[in-house]
Amino acid sequence: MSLYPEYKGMNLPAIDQEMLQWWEENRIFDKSIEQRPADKRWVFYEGPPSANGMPGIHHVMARAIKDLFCRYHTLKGYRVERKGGWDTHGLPIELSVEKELGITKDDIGKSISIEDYNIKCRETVMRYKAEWDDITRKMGYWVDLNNPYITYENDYIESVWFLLEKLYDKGLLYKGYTIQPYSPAAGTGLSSHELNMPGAYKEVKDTTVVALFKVIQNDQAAFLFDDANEDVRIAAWTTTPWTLPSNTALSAGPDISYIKIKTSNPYTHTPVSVVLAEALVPNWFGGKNQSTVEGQSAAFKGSQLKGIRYEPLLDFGNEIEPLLGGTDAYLVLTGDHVTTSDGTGIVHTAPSFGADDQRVAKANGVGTLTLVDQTGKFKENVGPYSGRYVKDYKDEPGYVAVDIDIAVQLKLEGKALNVQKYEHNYPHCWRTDKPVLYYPMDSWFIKSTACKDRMIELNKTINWKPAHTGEKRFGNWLENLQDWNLSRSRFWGIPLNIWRTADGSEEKCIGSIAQLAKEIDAANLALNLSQEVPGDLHRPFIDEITLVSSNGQPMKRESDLIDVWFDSGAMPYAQWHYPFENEEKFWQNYSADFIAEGVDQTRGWFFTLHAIATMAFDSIAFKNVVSNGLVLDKNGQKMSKRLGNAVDPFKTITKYGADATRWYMLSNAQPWDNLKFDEEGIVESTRKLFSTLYNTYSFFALYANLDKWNADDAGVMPVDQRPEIDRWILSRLHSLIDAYQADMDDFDVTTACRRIEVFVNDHLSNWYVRLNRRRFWKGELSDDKRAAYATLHECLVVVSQMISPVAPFFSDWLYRSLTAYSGKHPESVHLTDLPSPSHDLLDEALLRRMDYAQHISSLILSIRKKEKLRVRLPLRRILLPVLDDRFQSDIDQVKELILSEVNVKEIEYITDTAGMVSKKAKANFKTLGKRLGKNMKVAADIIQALDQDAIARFEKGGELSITVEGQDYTLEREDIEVISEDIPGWQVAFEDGITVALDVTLDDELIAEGTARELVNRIQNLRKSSGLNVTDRINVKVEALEGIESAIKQFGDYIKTETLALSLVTDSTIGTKVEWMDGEEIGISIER
RNA sequence: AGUCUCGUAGCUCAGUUGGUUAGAGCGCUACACUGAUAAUGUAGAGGUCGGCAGUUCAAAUCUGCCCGAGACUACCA
Repeated sequence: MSLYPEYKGMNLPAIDQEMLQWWEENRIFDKSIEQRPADKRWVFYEGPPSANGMPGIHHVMARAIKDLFCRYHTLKGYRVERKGGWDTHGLPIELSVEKELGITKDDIGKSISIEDYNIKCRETVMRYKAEWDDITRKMGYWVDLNNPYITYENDYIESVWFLLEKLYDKGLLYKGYTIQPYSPAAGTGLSSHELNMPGAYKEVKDTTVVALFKVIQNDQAAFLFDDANEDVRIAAWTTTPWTLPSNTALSAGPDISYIKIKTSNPYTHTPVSVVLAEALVPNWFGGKNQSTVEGQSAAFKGSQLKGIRYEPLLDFGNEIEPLLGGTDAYLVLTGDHVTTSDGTGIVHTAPSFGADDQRVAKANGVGTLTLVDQTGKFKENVGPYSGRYVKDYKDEPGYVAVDIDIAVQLKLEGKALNVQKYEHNYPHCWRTDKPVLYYPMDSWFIKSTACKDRMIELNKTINWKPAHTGEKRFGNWLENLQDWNLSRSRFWGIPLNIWRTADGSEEKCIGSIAQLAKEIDAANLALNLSQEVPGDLHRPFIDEITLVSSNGQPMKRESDLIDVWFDSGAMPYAQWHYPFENEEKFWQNYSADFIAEGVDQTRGWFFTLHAIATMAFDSIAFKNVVSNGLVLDKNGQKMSKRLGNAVDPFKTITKYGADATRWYMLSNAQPWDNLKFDEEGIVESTRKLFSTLYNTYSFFALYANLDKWNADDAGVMPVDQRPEIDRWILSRLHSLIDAYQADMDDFDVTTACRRIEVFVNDHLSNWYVRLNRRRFWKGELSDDKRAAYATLHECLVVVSQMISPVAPFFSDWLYRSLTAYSGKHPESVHLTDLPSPSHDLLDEALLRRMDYAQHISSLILSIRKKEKLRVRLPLRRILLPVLDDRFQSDIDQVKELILSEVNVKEIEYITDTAGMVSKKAKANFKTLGKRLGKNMKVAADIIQALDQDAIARFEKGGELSITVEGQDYTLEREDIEVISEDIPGWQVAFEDGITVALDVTLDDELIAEGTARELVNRIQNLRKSSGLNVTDRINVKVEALEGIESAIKQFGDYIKTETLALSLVTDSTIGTKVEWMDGEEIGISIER
């Protein structure tokens, strides 16, 4: 039986299958947690996905990141539990249900009961759970899906209520109203999500008006008036004339320069003075059909306009509605939102219909007018406009635009400077296609602004990858924090746990089911009811609960649901049903050491976690966070079902295997950069890493099995006695472990992956294995051979450990192939401990020596190439100018490797290079630049021009004086780089300060040896193609072409040893014709 | 519109505190090597480092403006 299984070919998808089954049968995931100490935890939070959509390739990316850092920390000995979770509430689910049932929000509670509707939502939300479970398994994402948290469960909701009550008790919950996008046609508010749906913004042509607001003459406004009878008006532009009746203020930019223009009204032709921004005068005067400037005042700042009062533009005698108690109106305010990019530099302000408007109004004690109702038509007290729709919301036949009628009225009354059509982008309701109206809506808010400073402070203690997402994107977001609008007037979500009396005089926030039960009992008693705590805390059941106030009034629940983002931000607590259960478990798992999601979650989950942790616990919810970019298609386009460029993760994994897919995604680009997903890249990863490792393993297994070499055998010589090259690759390996851990500890997986690729390809495969092949297949199991086996075995095992976080399947397959025979190793790579780098093995000098060897070999090969001297043809000597003593002793230790690699007999050192080697001097800009400054350029030229003698003197003395622009400088050794450029009469190559020369003269012996090597190659090829075994002995006959006899005479024994030939004779009559040199053919026959 | 990220070879990406021949892999071409063979080596072709200006003796690197791609926020008279 073989110690190391041998395989016919690499099949990554098959390895996935095999390992998956084996993991499951042997509970490897469970063991990877149980076997780690319970008091050494590394805490991970799963950001819950929603199972109401199919998983995409970007989910594979995001989850690979989560998975790999968890696996890595397991390797480092931590206990990493991964509780899964499902996000189950939210608008997307409701919308998909509405669509499926063919209903709108209006129908809910009418044609379908809320109860039935929510049942449907509950079903829908887990629609693709099977697919999600499948991709989780197939991509190798280890997460506990047997005990997930589910946001719709009563326990979860109860914990959320607890948190909300906690905030309520701190005075952080309040009811207010804000301006929100609202669709009168659909009768519902719109979320920003809905506004961002494709096609929501449309180009529309609206009637715009520059309205003229008549200034009231008083002390403050005196500077605007030249005489008591002057008609001074402030010009303000609007694209929504229907909001003009609701105007209560004007806004100017405090630093904008304004001016008063004397002109006459273009419609009534009466003289008027118009105030507007100086920069915008040309937009409104002097053009075709425009008034002309008849005179103008000096310019003045917007701040001077502040407080100036004007007459209502369209007065229908309505009372000003208070905003935060403020009822002032009809005056000029200043605000930073005012620009001169269009309009007049003065903004018509209707606080009920614009978010900016409302903000400045509130800040200045100004009230509002809400003259439009929720159906989108004017209320009954708006004169001739009463009852008319402000936009054509009902597809009325013969609908007449109110905007036009208002414009006409203003024109007639001399209150308009300009009326025209204007094309601009305006949001529309995605469902009704009608323009959105910004409308004041009642909402519950979390006063997050109150905790803003603390959030900023705590954010500085969080390690963000990449840093700029935390400092800039998230940091700026916190700086500009607004209160968190918690309300959603929907049906499927966590109900707001606040009950109020009808007059709002008393309210209660319920923080637990027990408290609810107590309150219900009290209410039952006081109001003679027989209510019970509902079995399901969702609507509609919770809506039916009436509580009672201290003075016996009934209290109804505020009808809103809470923002689903609060659900997910509550997961650190709610996943354990804290504080009602699992108190200890919770504290063991708070805060998270690590979370990871897409960068789009910055304002989403990352924020809600942080906000709740700050506000409720004055702490952070996570210590390290990796935010990854998007996965785009290979052309950099966003993937979408519509464009048909979405990559199917199932197909991809089935075709290439999970590991190659994961490896590609993480090694190709930093996770936080967008990834242009190209299948070709997976193929490349397969070739570069997995095939190379597979080949290296196969090579090892082939010979180790023949020799029955067992890695558990303790008789292998200690590392410090092994050959130079063994110590070298182990030194490389251990410096790799060191660097790898530093990268991974810093959450930089891409750099770690690339390091491993370099090691596996360049160092292990292309250098170590290639140079050592003979040691593996030559002769019996010697000590040297055992050293080679042990060295390669260690490299492969440790590599399997290091790649295991990213490539969990292949790594375990490789690890088990290498270790499973003995039973003395952990059964899976995922149960091993990552070795610490052994500092005894780190040897800088050794690495440097081998770098020289590789470098010099490459230079020799390039000379051979240039001279058309094939490598099988041996050459006499290499000439090496010695830079210093260390260089010579370095080369001496790797001499044999170089000589055998390039097939040359000897290296000669030239120590006294003067006269032999021509040199060149180059300035060291780095050291000289600082000292010489402006003279640097001239000095560089002087140094460049130094002749051989000058360079020799400098090398001897170590100093050089030069004069530039009358300034003397003494240059030290470090200031000048001396390069050996040429050895006259020799074939030379140089690079990076190393120069080598090659003696290319040939003699009979060299030619004969070269011929012998060619012969060995042909015989071996023939052996192989004849299907002979590596160990078969043969008899060889060759055709006696020119040079063959001589080669056999001088090197016959060598040829026989190499080819395992018992006999070797010339015979020109028989044999297979094979290609020989220079287009000739040669007959060779071999027999067993 | 604002904030942030990105822009280097045909493609995917490196590029240290600014320092003088801007690199690697893939792909392409040619020639080699190979009892690891769907691998490997050497060489060649391929760059206005998105553009413009500035700071500096010196800019892919620092600053400003602009262009392009993307994300988020906002949508405003």
